[in-house]
Amino acid sequence: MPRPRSLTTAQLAAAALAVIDRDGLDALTMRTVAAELGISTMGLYRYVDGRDQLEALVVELVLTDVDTTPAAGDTPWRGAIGTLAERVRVAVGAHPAVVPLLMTHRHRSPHLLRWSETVLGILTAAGYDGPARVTALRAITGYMVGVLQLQHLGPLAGAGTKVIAAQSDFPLMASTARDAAAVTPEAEFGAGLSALLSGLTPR
Amino acid sequence: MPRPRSLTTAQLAAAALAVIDRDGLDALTMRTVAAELGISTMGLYRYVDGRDQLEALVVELVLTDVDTTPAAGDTPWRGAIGTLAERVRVAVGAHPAVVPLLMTHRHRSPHLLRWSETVLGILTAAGYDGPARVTALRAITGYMVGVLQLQHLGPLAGAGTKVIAAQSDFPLMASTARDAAAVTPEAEFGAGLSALLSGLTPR
DNA sequence: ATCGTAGGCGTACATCGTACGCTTAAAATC
DNA sequence: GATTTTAAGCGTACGATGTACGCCTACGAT
Repeated sequence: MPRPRSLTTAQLAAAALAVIDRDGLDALTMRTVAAELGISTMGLYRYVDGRDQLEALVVELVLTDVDTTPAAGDTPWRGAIGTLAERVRVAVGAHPAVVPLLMTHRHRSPHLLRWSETVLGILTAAGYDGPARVTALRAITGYMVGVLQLQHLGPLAGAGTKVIAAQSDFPLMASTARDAAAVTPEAEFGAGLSALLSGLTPR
Repeated sequence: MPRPRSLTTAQLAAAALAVIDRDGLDALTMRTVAAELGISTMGLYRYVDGRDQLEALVVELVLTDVDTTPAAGDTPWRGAIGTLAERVRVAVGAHPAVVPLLMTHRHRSPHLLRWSETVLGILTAAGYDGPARVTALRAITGYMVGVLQLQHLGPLAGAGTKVIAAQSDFPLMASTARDAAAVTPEAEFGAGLSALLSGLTPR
């Protein structure tokens, strides 16, 4: 009966993500996104309740790129989880500026719930149960979001590392920082994750 | 020659932290902090360059409570690092609302640099060196900031967990969420950390 | 052709950070 | 003790932002 909507939520999310990718997270305002869509600022509110919901849409869009299909059943469980985690890293790495939003909206993302369910399936098959399963999943997601944020806010190859490398009051930090420039984000992410996973043991 | 300052930076940081502890991070504005100090809004700018610097002061104040003294030399290295990490958790847990600031200002905190130097000392004594030492330190700090944020934004005993426990489309998530309420933040933090540490091996 | 409903927009306001320029306290000098 | 000098402290004002509210209007159903 009424007038039909002229935009889909997918278009909203895409426009917001485009703004973020182009001009950074600070540029994400109701006004810029509305302009990106060619509608007025308040027109946006016919589609979302407010900025928070818009951010949630962006997060969900980014995570949509993550394949949550588990590896073949005979894959060692640590490897299977490692693959799932690496997929998240790649998807998020394609839109680095959204990292801060990930933390705030992570728990509202259906796709990430699906991802977690898959990880839990692997953990359960590996013999995990009860509180140990809780802490295992939490440790994995905690590690992931932590390292992703570290990489976004202070990449090992970035300026901050150079500053530390030049300090003489913290010799170990300085020497470590000099080694750091050569470590890629992928290697960094993977090294810590496999350490964590190999330290996790069912029961 | 000029008029002397009537406030110390310590007082500034304490006032800002008081606002955060009392009314949450959203309440941290230049105006509220100035009011807390009994000065005018713009008076604050005689002490800090802007909001960013004020936030950095708060972070530094919170981290000041962390003892960076390493345990006795004959302590196993994993235990020594575990103790250092736990001290951070306790200090941060005393002011949960500052957690988001930790991420953004972590790299500017001298006290945290000191803390990292101590951890690197332990890692080095354990036989770590080169890129492996880089990734080990990064994994530890990444895990810590990640889990601390998870605990702050979505505590296992919180409402979000209850919502997940009630969902039937993700049975493993639901069942895991039911187990989660019984896990304390300390146990959660410690379980993941000791898994990570025991998975880390020098060379 | 008409009508009801939701789409879309413009205005307006509260809140925030902060630039700018004034007044004034008080240490240093005489 | 009077004067000078320098930064302390403040008030006003402005741009940016999220969003409440009420208007007009497009368009499917009748």
